[in-house]
Amino acid sequence: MKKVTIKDVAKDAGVSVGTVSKVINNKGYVGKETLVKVMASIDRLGYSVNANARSLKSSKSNKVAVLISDISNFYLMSIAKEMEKTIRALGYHMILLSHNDDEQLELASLQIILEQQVDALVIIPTGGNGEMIGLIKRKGIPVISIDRKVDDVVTDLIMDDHYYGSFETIKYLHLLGHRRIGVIYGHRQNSIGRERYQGAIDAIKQLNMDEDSTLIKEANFKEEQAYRSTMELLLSPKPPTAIYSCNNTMTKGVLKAVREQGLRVAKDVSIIAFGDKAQWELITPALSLMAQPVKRIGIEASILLKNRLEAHEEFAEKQIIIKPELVPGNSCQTITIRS
Amino acid sequence: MKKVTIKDVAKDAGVSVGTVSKVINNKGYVGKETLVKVMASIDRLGYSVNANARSLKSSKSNKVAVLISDISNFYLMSIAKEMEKTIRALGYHMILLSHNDDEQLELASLQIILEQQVDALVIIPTGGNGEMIGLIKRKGIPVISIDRKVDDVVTDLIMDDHYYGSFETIKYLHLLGHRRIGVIYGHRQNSIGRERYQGAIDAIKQLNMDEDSTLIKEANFKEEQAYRSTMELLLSPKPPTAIYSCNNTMTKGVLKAVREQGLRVAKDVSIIAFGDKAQWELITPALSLMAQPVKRIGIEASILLKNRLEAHEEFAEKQIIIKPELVPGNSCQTITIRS
DNA sequence: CTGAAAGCGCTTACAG
DNA sequence: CTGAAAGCGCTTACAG
Repeated sequence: MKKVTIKDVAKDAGVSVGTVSKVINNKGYVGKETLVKVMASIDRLGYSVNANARSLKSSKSNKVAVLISDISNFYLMSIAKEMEKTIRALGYHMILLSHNDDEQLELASLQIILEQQVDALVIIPTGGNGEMIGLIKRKGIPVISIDRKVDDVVTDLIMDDHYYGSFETIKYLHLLGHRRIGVIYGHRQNSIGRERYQGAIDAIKQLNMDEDSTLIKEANFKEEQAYRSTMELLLSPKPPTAIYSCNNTMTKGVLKAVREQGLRVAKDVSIIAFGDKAQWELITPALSLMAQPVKRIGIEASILLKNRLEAHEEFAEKQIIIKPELVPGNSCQTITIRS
Repeated sequence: MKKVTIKDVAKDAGVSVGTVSKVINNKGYVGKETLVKVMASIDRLGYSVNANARSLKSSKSNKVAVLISDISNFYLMSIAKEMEKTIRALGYHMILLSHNDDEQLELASLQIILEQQVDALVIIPTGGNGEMIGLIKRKGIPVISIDRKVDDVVTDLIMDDHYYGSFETIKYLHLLGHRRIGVIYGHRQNSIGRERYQGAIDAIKQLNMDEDSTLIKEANFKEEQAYRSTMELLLSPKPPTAIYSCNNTMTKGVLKAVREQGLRVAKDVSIIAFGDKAQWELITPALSLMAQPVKRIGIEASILLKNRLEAHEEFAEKQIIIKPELVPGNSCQTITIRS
């Protein structure tokens, strides 16, 4: 089937190209009769507008790029789903890319995004590539960052209060009587990792608990590493009475290790995690969570995106920090303190 | 920051536009010195090619559209992740859209896809919109369908053998001694729904089991409806000894209902599901599954996509049907048959 | 090895 | 209400 262009439609309908343009864009004056004729030709020929040509001319692409770390991450995709709804409702569509927390991949993706002339970028950044992201901003493309800060550049930002969440989680375990707490954290290379780590550490110090450094394990946000770290904790001579996992992916590894050791969650070891409620809904016993406000984040990001896309003038970057909420399940036990 | 085009680079480097084009595309003869000059200008000005203009000229967009039913569905996103890897490796990038199993939405998405001049379409179709999908094919865009057939049009197709999977699942329950089996199926509006339904029904008939129509419940592939249907089954005067759930989303509803009734999976009622292993990994007791071959599907789809994208001539549509495998967990109990 | 020129498919003032 | 024409930013033969 030969490619059919606006010219073909014009010829078929016996009008000019400009007139066809007016009908497909539904703007400018077009006579009723002409309209009908053109519509008929469009149908008959199976014409659809070439978005590339249109974008080139109008320098508006109607595309929003969403760049996230992992496409198969349930939490991130819940947010992406919210975004897609908004993006569509605003008359745009979504380009989805992922970077797997690899800065090189992120850079390559950002390059593509630049080339695609997108109208906005929503990103779960690695934290790096500040220069490139700065360039994108200077080109007039709004950048909305979710969950993490980009180093060395200010962007719109929506995230939960990682430090607060971690701090409160430890406080909660302390309240239940725990004094030896294992912490499985990601790393300290980006804001989310640093803040969740620091919140936990500060709470442990402030509450005068065992500052046993062997209880604090880095697991790079990976399930496999969290599994190994948890194993180490469980098999150590003086294991913790509770384990705090700083992220969803790592929590899988933690739970696997506990099960594999034949331990009962809560009874033998308390487990609490920073995470997404929906994702852990069917786990038994119900997981105690510092619950990420997925819905709120999605909504706030959508509002911000809408404002950016529709704003006639620029406005200062917004930083929206949302406090997560502790949702107790049945995975943490009260410990009687021997004095 | 003013938009910088190839012209600006040309002027800055003191060469022609054509020469700049050669260096950014890395083709044709360019003198060493010129090359260096141009590169420097590109860097200095922060130039990046306008993909819209490029596509317009070359009528190749380097875009692959992936249209799925639900962005936050873990199973689908696992496949999408595989696809993204391939797409990137082939030098393309991915546009992701979703249709929520709504034919109107699917049609709108297909329209966008057509306008975007994508080089290929990977789709989890609703089953409808055969006409539009036919049009897309006639425009020379390869269409690769996953998991479901498109009605009234032949496309490349990769799916598991839904009928076989359902049939074998019932056979397995029969083998364990179950004679009253509840079936929660999606609907019969598309191929996946019909085939999974029919496989179960045929097995029940063939094995001479209770053909009690009140045991067979339609739940529209929705968690909420599966929950209600399961409740009905559990509360009926003569409840089934086992329930077969035809899909991941519905399985959530089934499990919730069982728990809410205070019943123990396996001991009180056996549960088996058509589904994705990774998704149910942490559920206790381990769910018995007719396991979807996610990996295989992803790989086969990737290979097919690669062939379509790189083929110099057309070839006949491929239909790849993969047999799912029964993976017993601990969610089904052996029943002693009273005779 | 380099440049000038045509043209991809559209939109947008502008003239009528 | 309609059409002719310029031009968006590129690539691609072609000539030199």
